[in-house]
Amino acid sequence: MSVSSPRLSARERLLAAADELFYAEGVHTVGIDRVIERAGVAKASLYSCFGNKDGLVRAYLQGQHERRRDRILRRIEQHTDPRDRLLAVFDSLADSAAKPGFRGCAFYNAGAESDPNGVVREESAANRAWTRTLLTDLARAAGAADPAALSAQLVILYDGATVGARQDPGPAAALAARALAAALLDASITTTR
Amino acid sequence: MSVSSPRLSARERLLAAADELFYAEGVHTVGIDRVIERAGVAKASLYSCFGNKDGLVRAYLQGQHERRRDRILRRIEQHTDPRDRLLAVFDSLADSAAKPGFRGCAFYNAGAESDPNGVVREESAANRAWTRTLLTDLARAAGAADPAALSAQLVILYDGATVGARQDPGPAAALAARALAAALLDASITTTR
DNA sequence: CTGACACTAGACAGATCTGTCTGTTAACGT
DNA sequence: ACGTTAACAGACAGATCTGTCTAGTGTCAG
Repeated sequence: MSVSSPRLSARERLLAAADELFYAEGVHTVGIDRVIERAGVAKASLYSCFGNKDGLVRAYLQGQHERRRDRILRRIEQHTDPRDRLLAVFDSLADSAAKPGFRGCAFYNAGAESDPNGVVREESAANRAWTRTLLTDLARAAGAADPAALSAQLVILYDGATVGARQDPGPAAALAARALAAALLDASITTTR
Repeated sequence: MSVSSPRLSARERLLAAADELFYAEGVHTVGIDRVIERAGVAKASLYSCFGNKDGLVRAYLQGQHERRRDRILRRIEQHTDPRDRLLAVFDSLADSAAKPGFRGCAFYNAGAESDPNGVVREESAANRAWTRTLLTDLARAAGAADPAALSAQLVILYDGATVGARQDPGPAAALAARALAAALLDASITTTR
């Protein structure tokens, strides 16, 4: 049963299928056979495109990172006020958490299975570093007294909200984290005056 | 190769082995054979004691909950001041995060693999509910204006610190969360005056 | 037309995992 | 002394998973 229009390449169909299955059920739980069946693709094509399962997992995580980045940046660009731009990161999380299929952070989830594996750790670190840098930049732009320190706090809130939304579905935790982030930012600005 | 003194029962040795292996490498990744080898126990004994692997996983999670509870309560009881007692929850997390084998929340990690499974979700929910209740009680005792609301915020900080310590090892995130928790508590108290 | 290329279908090998079953040994209570 | 109980060792069945391989199909450029 094909998951999408047959006009897409095998690689794209595989990636789409892997994305749904890996995120919903876990990289370790979902076998190659499930992926190729969902993609409507031959097994040889998978190994031709990605080498092995690790290659598919890496591509899946890279795709997750890319789409997450676009989602967040698009949300940020809806605002000009630096304070709103920072809080947009939490708005984006609230959006995601409100969707029915939300299952938390793809990178953390993938890392919780197996590993000392290299692939997951690498992609996960890249995604995490990007988030931290983004929040630091936004904090600086918003006039925070110590952008790095505020960013470290915001990461805690962001991670906590992600876990909260995973365990107790819905955007409540993300919105609470957003409110806390706003308070922290305001405190960080007024402190420096 | 036996993991512990041969004076322990097969059940205890199995539980000790499962605890180490499941927490370090994941419930799904670690097979029955690894557990019984580490425990120095026959396979039949495992199935006689726990029924199946799910039974062992459940017992592992119950043990994790029990020891986590004791650890936290012992840390709380070192203080009489209600504010210190609340913050002791974060101190306990910082202690755990500082230890080398720390791999985050056993329940979240177990839930990230596989599942729609019932066992993990049940134990995880129980552990989570206990934490939330504890924090609410401590918040009330510390004189918080809205203990439930403060507790919801503290849970976000606690979850965030747990994830942070998992991804970037060390007690830094837990200590930062502790400081934020202190600020939130103080604000919640002064607000009500 | 032809050859390169991307893809398909599916058998297969080899490993691994859960769970069962047989048969044996040792301790302990009655 | 004897039966129960807990534990052992390890073979085995059956499922599943990764990865390889063979062989065939369709498409498109030159």
